[in-house]
Amino acid sequence: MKTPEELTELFRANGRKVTAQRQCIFRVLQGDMTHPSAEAVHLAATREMETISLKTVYQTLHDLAELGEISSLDLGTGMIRFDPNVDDPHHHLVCRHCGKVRDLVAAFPDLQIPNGADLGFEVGSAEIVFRGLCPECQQSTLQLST
Amino acid sequence: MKTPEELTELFRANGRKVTAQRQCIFRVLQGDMTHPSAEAVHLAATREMETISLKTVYQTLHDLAELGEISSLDLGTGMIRFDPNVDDPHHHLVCRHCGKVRDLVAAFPDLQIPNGADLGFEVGSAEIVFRGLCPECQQSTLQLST
DNA sequence: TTGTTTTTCAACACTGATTGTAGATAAGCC
DNA sequence: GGCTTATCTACAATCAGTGTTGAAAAACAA
Ligand SMILES: [Mn+2]
Ligand SMILES: [Mn+2]
Ligand SMILES: [Zn+2]
Ligand SMILES: [Zn+2]
Repeated sequence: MKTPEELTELFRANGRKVTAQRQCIFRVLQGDMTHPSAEAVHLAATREMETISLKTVYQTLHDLAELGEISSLDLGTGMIRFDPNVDDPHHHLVCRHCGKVRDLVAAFPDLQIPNGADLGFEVGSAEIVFRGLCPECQQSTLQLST
Repeated sequence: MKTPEELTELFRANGRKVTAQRQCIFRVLQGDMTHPSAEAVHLAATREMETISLKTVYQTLHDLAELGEISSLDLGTGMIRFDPNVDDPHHHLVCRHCGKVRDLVAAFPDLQIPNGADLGFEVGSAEIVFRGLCPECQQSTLQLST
């Protein structure tokens, strides 16, 4: 994702207006590595702007995704997660207990599909989702089993 | 997934009763490679038993998943998909246009996470999701661009 | 076959994330 | 300044899935 300043210009260049709400969302997303849901973005935004509406957050997130500045991920946690990291190809670690999502920056080469195994699909992308327990949730499940 | 006959025994052995509805669902799932949603299972089941309820289908699918006879997958298509193929480790091709899901039976070895990159996660599984266009949807998008 | 237990059914209300609508107000920007 | 767009509030709707109820049916053990 570009910086808030660059996004300001990008929005103007695309005929979108730059509002205080949108800039607030730009700032909130800036450097957020937690893959927040729309609700989480809204919560963080309200700390800067108490009156910002969830609707506006959804709209702006969709705008940003449309411009390719963030990506939206459905990782099976029940909510769409938004990822400002679009410049750095990576995969994801997902906690099956609390839904935490973390980047896994590692190249996994040769995800080549063997000839004929693609069943005629025109494959555009391959995502790897690693599921497990985050450090915090290892604690809580440890307590359960003792 | 076991055969309907074996599932019948398995259900009895687990103190569950074997009803006509459940056996109907066993038969419907048998050999289904389409990764059907609960709705799709229900639709197929009604062709054998017009009165079977969607509720019963959900219940039985959950029973089967609990017994490890099918797996439930959230692949971002908006509905949980059920997979009777639990004996054969594999990954999935997902059509981003129509939501079709197909097995990709190919071993992708060395999905080893580089040391330290796992951020302390206790990783239990790695799924690869290949997204693209199925043969049918390649046609329709071809027409759009001409 | 009888009696106990489970399952099913219909019908409905409810959840939770997300989208849609409306009109009024506010703000961006040329 | 004036045109355009965005935001707000508030509410309804969607959609997959879950929960509830009570009555009827079926399973199955004895
Ligand atoms: Mn990421
Ligand atoms: Mn499969
Ligand atoms: Zn966790
Ligand atoms: Zn398709």
